[in-house]
Amino acid sequence: MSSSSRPRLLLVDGHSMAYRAFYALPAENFATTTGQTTNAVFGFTSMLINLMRDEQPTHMAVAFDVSRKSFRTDEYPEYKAGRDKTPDEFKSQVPLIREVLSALEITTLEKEGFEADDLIATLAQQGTEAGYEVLVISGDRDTFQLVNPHVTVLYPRKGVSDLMRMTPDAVEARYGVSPQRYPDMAALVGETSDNLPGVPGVGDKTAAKWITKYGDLDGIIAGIDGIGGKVGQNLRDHLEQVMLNRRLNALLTDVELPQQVSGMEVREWDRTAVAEIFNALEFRTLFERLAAAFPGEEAAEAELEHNLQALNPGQLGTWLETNAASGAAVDVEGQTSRGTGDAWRIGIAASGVQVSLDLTALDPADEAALAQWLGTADTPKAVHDVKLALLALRGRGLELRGVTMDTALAAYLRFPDMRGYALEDLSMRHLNRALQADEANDGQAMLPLSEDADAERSAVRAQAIAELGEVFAGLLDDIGASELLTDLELPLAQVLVDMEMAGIAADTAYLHDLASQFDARVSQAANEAYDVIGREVNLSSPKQLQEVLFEQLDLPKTRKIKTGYSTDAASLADLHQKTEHPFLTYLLTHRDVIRLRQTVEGLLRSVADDGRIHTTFQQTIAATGRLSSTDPNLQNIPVRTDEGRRIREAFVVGEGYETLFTADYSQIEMRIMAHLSGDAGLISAFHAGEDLHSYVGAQVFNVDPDEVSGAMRAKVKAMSFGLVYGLSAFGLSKQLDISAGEARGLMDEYFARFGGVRDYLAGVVEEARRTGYTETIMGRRRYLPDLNSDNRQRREMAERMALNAPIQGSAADIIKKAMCLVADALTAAKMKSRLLLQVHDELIVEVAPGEHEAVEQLLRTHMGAAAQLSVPLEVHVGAGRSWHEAAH
DNA sequence: ACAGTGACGTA
DNA sequence: CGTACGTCACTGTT
Repeated sequence: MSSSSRPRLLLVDGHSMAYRAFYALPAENFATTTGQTTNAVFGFTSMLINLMRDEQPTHMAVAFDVSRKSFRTDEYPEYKAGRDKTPDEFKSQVPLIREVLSALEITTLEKEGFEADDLIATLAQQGTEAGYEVLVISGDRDTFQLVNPHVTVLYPRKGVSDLMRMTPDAVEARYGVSPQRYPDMAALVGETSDNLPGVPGVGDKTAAKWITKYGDLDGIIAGIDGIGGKVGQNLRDHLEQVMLNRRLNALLTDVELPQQVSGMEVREWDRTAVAEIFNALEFRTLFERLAAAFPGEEAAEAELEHNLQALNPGQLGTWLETNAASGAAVDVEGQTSRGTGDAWRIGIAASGVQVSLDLTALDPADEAALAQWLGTADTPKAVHDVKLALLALRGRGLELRGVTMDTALAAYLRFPDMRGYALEDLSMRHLNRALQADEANDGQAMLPLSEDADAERSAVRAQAIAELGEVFAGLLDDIGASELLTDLELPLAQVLVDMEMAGIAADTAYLHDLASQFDARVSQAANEAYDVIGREVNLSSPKQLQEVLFEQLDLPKTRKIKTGYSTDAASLADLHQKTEHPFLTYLLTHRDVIRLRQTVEGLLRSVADDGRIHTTFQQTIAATGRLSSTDPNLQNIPVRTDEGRRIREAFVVGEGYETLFTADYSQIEMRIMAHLSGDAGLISAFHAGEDLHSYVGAQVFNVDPDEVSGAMRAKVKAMSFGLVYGLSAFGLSKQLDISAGEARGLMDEYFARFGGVRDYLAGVVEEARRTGYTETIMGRRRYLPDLNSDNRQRREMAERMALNAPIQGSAADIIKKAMCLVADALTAAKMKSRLLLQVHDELIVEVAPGEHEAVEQLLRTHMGAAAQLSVPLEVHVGAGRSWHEAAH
């Protein structure tokens, strides 16, 4: 057969196949964690991959219907009428299918007034004329008329994977007529799904018999009077319908299309784009299947290409000069913990070659060369997780300067909602390369790890960082986030390292004292609770508590949760108010005090040998751009109750320092709201410099500011806070314990006075729905695909995220910028005072003797200058020997 | 030993 | 049925 050498054109009827997939796969098994149904996308994509693998097309295109309206409905309005309404769950998947096709660089076609099959028929004809082997995939039998020696239709028998191969012989065998005559037969028999009635009593057999006898439909009509019997009469009665059917089922082969078949060649697909959408759709297996379906593409398991060079002692300086003078990627192998670290191996990739060095056994000359090279700020370097690299290398006495790319931070900026940013995962996803050879195929992996294997591994990692650095530089550039990396996150990493290393001094004696006080009160509360119920239970076990409360004591049921009824503080307080049961009093006290004890004990466990607590700041966790703090979390130290605040007295100024400062932004989120919304009322509130909630209360309740009662202030305060979180009338009513109607009224009144805020909030969601993301004042994006979810709960969740992300994220941008400015200013002024902690809108600074005034001035200046908003950024600074005192 | 859940601390 | 986190204890499973 010569056909194997002909180019192969694959034409897919997009809607019909997607619709088949939708009904073939159970929707409940195909939904993202965010609620988007993906069964049709998965089925369609899977089918596409199978087709590409099995048919090896050289060219392909997918045709879509624009709407149900076409020249056919113009001629016959009942055409395809009576079909069920397309389910929304299907509709929402069509754009996703188009995104997949776009990432795969597959041509898509559509034209107003024509059905997908007309476009396919046109291209099939053009393809045949140009010498292509044509494959049509459609669930519409009308396409059988296209079948000829060079056009085959794949028709789904069941689902989307079981395809019947309709060649001329297959059509003939199945229907008893040639493909050319198939539409004549269909016209006689009718097509229920198109709402085209046929001749009563005429099925495939009769139609085929007539066509064989008379040649074609025209022949039948010419000889119509010779057809006897009941069916003959039926034919004469329904001739007009038959002729209409024939006009409607004829596919057009002369639709004018902007695309040429020759331009539909199967292209190298965009791995990043495909990975991105598959990731968003949570398709785990399709990527590998896709990679395997394309000949010439290495499988995903392929290891990264690398060329590890062995150096003799003393050769490093020359190697660096030769290969890495203008930059390199660096993989630091080491570990960090609580403000300390160590590094034991380093891999350097430059100019396509790599070296790997054991830092524990370095030749002195090489060590000097390495230190020199690493410390040169003018030599650009890419790393993965710069904060870890800085801290680990510092443990070896090495300074790292000139970092211009961090593939973890870059990935975070581009995909802020990801769970983690491990180099292995990024390499698979964006380079389609594994960092380690598949161990199952590698007997070497069974041997003890050798020096060679260590070196190999770090070389591969360094090469991956080099290549990913290039990829992410482009990805960040695409979204205008390069500056965010270069000017904000990268400099911040160094600031965070310094803060983690510094830690904050802890008064351990005081903490021990607190722990024993809380401990005594825990026991007391527990015993009192046991006395009431006459037995000992585990008061920390929600399960046991439910048994006591709702079975033993038979108290009224609370809010329903997965595992029964809630025993949270709000529910218990509610119960307590209703029943005044003494058990609840002791239980609530126990809850409070056990929590305080736990917090104190946790802090005690984390005091380092230097008497200080060194938290770790996570820079790639919070999707809004905030930092987070772990091990221990110093961003959730109690402050709201007197009891809790006592814990803050344990955070004290360290030796050699004079005092602690806290410097916090006042009302930063509402100021950002004022700035972003441009609401004149809110802006003037901040320029007026009076108490925000009183000002807003005066506006909303139409009274003088000094007439705003405590209750009024509380209401608008809750409303203002709620706005930042995307609140609902229901949420507000619950928060304030008022009726939904009253809450609604409050919101209406609020928005009547601050219409700019209302318009801004509505606009944010609308724009995010359209663009797919929100943006902060510094251009930090958050993608919210769920804004278009069919699932109401998921969609509304995404809407609230869209409302909150620009505000919380902009606040994060601002304080991060402030931290960089403050740290720089302290260094520039050669001051000893240092940043210790960040708690979202607050910085804690340890102030060296004699620097009090200068540091306060510096904090106010630089925190205030971190962003230029249409309202001033007000900073409150407090001083004291403890964090507690400084907050006063 | 691990994952999921409930509860609760912060901005 | 208001956002963003981290930690702890309990519970049921590996």
